[in-house]
Amino acid sequence: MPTPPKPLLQRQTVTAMVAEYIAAKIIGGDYPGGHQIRQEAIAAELGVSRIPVREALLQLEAEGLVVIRTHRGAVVSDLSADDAIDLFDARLLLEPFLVKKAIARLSNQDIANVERALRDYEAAIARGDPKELSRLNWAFHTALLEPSMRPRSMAVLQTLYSSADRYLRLQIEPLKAQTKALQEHRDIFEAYRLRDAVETSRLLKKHVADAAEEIVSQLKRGEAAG
Amino acid sequence: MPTPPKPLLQRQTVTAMVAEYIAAKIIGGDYPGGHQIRQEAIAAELGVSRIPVREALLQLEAEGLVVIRTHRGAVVSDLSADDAIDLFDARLLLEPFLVKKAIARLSNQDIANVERALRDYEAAIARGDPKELSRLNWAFHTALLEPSMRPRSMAVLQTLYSSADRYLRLQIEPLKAQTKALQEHRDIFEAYRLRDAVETSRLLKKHVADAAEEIVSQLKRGEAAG
DNA sequence: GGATGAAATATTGGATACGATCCTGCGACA
DNA sequence: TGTCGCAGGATCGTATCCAATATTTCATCC
Repeated sequence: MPTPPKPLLQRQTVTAMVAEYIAAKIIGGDYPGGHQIRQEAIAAELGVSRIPVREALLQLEAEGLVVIRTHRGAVVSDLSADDAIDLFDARLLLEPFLVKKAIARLSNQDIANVERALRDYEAAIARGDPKELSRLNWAFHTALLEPSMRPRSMAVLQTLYSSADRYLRLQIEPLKAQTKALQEHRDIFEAYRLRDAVETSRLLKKHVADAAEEIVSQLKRGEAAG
Repeated sequence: MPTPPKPLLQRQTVTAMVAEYIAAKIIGGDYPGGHQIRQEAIAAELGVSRIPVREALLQLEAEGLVVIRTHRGAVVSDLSADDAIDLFDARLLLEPFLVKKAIARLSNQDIANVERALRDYEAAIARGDPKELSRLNWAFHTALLEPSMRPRSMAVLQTLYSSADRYLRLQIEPLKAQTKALQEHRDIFEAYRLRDAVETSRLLKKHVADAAEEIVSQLKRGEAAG
């Protein structure tokens, strides 16, 4: 029985792989804000041509991770405190709204999904891998909002989140902040499970606002130190 | 005195020109929802290669105008009534919020800009070109929100708007709706000029909500008709 | 006659090659 | 000494060409 010549992973396009690769570097902090991304360097590093690299960069620009200027290439976008306020204010409007819509049409399956996301997050704290923790944190938020059936708004939130994600990592690292976030996640889930839209919305808003305040003050300290 | 060899327009890249070209076709209704966009056809039409066409399509996907599926090309994205509700709910959260922020830091120059946008819109009604009208309508909204200094949120709004824009055109065409929109714009501007944040926000919200209702009901009729 | 499957065709994805633009460093001139 | 202009190299933007995938066509079988 001849196996298929290539593994299933090959199903995705090179562009997508490159985009993932660069995004991971940025989110992981390997490419800090302001870092110049050379198309040829990435291409050589991955053994591909520059075309998929360019197209990956275009996608990342749409997600707000890089900024492209004509004939000057792509630089990793840097977040000012004002940018962070901008991004989080938008999240603070959208997330509470969507969670109410989600609760309005919540199935038991949805609740189970959120519970699983919560447990995954819990387990990751024990292991302590910050990148994984960041990913699972967002997975929890996504699970909360998914039942709202608002793909466009979810896409917007995705970009808002990924623009601030790598800065959130700084906040999420200290163990104290982690356990605080976990407790908040538990509280949110409890209200969510009971389908209490108002309370869930309130808790979620506070949860996001706390994170925002933490990041903004951190960025302001950084800018003052400059 | 030797003039520069090429006109100033050449300053932008081919990709940008192609993106503009396709976007205009979509917004203008020449490419209806669901229409397959062949890279080679566009390339031949404009006398360029397929590479800038592909990159233009990637940008348009980020703006929500087309959907790209691997090895199947790009199709003009079609809006369901649910999508429209999704998009407009997000706008209804963001625009009133941003206009309040804008008023909080309003300069006389900003007010003059809005007034000019309002007059341009007024003048376009007289001429009656629907594409131009659509563009100037959004220019007015943008001018209102610009002083908020929230570039990230503005970028989000831009994509939300351009996804629904061409359906708005249907609503904006009847003369009655046009004059209604104009009167609303005038009312909004009056409150804005007086720096009345609450009233401006209220009027703007209603203005957007009215447009949303019109479009959604129109889409629903279309879906029922199949 | 309709469904199934394989070859032919069309279309997209990616690699290589070339021209255009921008940045850097050196020298000329005020 | 400081500023300007001008090579030279580095990097990006686009065209051409090849490979991979999807769609269509057409013969075959039930």
